[in-house]
Amino acid sequence: MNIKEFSTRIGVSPTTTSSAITGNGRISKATRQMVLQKMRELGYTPNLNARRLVSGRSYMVALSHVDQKAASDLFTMQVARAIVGPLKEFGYDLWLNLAPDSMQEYSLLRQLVKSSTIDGTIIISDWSVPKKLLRDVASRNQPCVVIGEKLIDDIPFVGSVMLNLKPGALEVARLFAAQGHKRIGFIDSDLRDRVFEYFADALKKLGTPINKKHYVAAGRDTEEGARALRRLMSQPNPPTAIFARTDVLAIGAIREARNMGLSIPQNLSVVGHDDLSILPLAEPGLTTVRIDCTELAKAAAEMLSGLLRNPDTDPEPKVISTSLVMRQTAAPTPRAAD
Amino acid sequence: MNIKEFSTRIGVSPTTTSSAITGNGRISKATRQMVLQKMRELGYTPNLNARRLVSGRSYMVALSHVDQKAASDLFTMQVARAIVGPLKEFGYDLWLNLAPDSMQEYSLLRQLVKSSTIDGTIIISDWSVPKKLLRDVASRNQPCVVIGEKLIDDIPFVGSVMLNLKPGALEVARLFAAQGHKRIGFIDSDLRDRVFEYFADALKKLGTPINKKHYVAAGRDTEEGARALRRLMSQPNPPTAIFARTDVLAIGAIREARNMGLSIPQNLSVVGHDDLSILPLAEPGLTTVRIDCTELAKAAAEMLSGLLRNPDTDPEPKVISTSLVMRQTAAPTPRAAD
DNA sequence: TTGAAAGCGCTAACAT
DNA sequence: ATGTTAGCGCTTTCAA
Repeated sequence: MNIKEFSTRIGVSPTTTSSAITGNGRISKATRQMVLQKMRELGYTPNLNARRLVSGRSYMVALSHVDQKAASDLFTMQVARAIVGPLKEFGYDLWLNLAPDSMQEYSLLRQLVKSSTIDGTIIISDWSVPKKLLRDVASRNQPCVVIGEKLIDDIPFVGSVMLNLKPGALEVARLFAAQGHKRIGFIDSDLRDRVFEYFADALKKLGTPINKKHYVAAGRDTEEGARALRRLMSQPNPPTAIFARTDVLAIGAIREARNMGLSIPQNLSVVGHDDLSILPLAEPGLTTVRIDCTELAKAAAEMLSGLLRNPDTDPEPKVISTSLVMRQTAAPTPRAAD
Repeated sequence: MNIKEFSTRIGVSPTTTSSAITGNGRISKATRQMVLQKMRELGYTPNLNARRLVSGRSYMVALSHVDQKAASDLFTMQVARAIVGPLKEFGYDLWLNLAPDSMQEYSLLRQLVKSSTIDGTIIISDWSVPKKLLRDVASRNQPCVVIGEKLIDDIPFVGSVMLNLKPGALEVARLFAAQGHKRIGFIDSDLRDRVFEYFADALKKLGTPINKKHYVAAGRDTEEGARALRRLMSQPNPPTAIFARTDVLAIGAIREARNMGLSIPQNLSVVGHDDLSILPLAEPGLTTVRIDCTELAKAAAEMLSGLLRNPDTDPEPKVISTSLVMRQTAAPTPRAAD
């Protein structure tokens, strides 16, 4: 059944039915209720594709993660779940852009270009913002907001939800200082962000600067975390506390430390970063730095819907700060304890 | 730019452009190549919503998981990733149905009813098949395939990818028997499937029937796994090997066992079920039963696309069997070993 | 092998 | 407050 048939059957014009559905106000409350009621009775549902065609909007936005590694899936899923609600409130559905193996970020582009499939995009950037892509997007007037560490302010009309990783890093530094740690290690990931910078700065100001040898660059998986830990602990004066750039690295490090007979946190404190939702599964007590996905999702949804409503205003960037979550893998140094 | 403008600009009719894009054969190879080339040059992309409207198809299928718990997200994501490729080969995009908090499986129904948004559905059922929903779906001629333990053969036109959980359970039983275990425990989840049944039957035939007291019903999270383990191990003659219905339960059980001072697998063997992709993170060496997501995804995609092409044939159900993955948490009993 | 024309189901300007 | 009409951009008969 289409709108015409339905309308004649209930004795109104298609326009009336249409306005009853979209709720555009030109209709009386009574008629509207009547139409909605009849819709349920007769089981009429409007054809969205027709609406999409005529209105030039799809009422869908894509969520795309530049970094398609499975490790990031968890974060993406977390964001997706958080964002789908707020988005719905603005009348939009979420389309999760899963790239089929080969085609990476460009799949997104195609989706965008294919236009009319989505009205806008939320990009979870892996700290190495894909400027090319963004320029392309912006040039096509595709409303777009980027979630990432970098504040985007050089590309017009692109919204920016910035993750400020500084407060969390600071808190970890303060925590370690307060716990009396003097030799502090850092296991970095290949995400190109400034967590280490923030952390090192803070430690210096606190009077316990980090030793070059206590910085280890690693990658993404637990194996690399483990390897980094071995590197750190095999030194003459090994750290008593370690901050790992990702929870996954921290998990690997902790596992390896335990293999070496160390107790966490009695012999060694370890703090992670990101507060992944699977954390309770892998390492329930991991002290870590949280990124507040709910807040982040709300901000992104709001910003995008603003852009959707009015594509010609540069949206105000929004900053989401990290914060320390105290659990059980960090404790005072043995010496400081007694 | 629309098809009309594009076509006049390159000097053909809209019809020709259209057939070049859809590849419907009525066009000469040369013309087709020319049109495709020009499309790239001029940057013309067809409006999908128009195509959707006129063709009555959306070229999208939904993936919906009845059980919206976060624990299942991992499995869903695994399936989604596996399925998006095969689907694309049949010309379909995947739309992951994430319900915004409140609205459960019915959100799916709405999406279906809203029709023309999706052409079909893949439902990951939580072993308690939602028959109502399926009947509704089937009655609206929405092609649909269900992934789950139950073989669906009583609802016409609904495809069924059945997970045969028997082979895996059998293998575990045989493994424990071969390793000389006599007292064998089972930690069940609240998924209503027959893994325990298969397992118990096999053990009985192998001459080491399971003791009633060695069956513990649990839920979903690590905490419940831990609690179950305490229950099992606090008995006079505790099991020397345990099969847990989910990896998550197994992880909880192992953690608790270690807390109690037991070594895995020296003092106690533990086998999980599902082979979740985060396993390497939580418990890298867990011996477990694998569900082959790739095969499953391929089967589901193929079946659905068949149904899409020809909605009036009852598709042949497909069975995917589980199998044991040997890793490091199962070993011969101490007694059997010496 | 190609073109012209009709119409998919809806919304929005323009009437009343 | 409601109805009439003209398209949205494409695919698909039908005709050449």
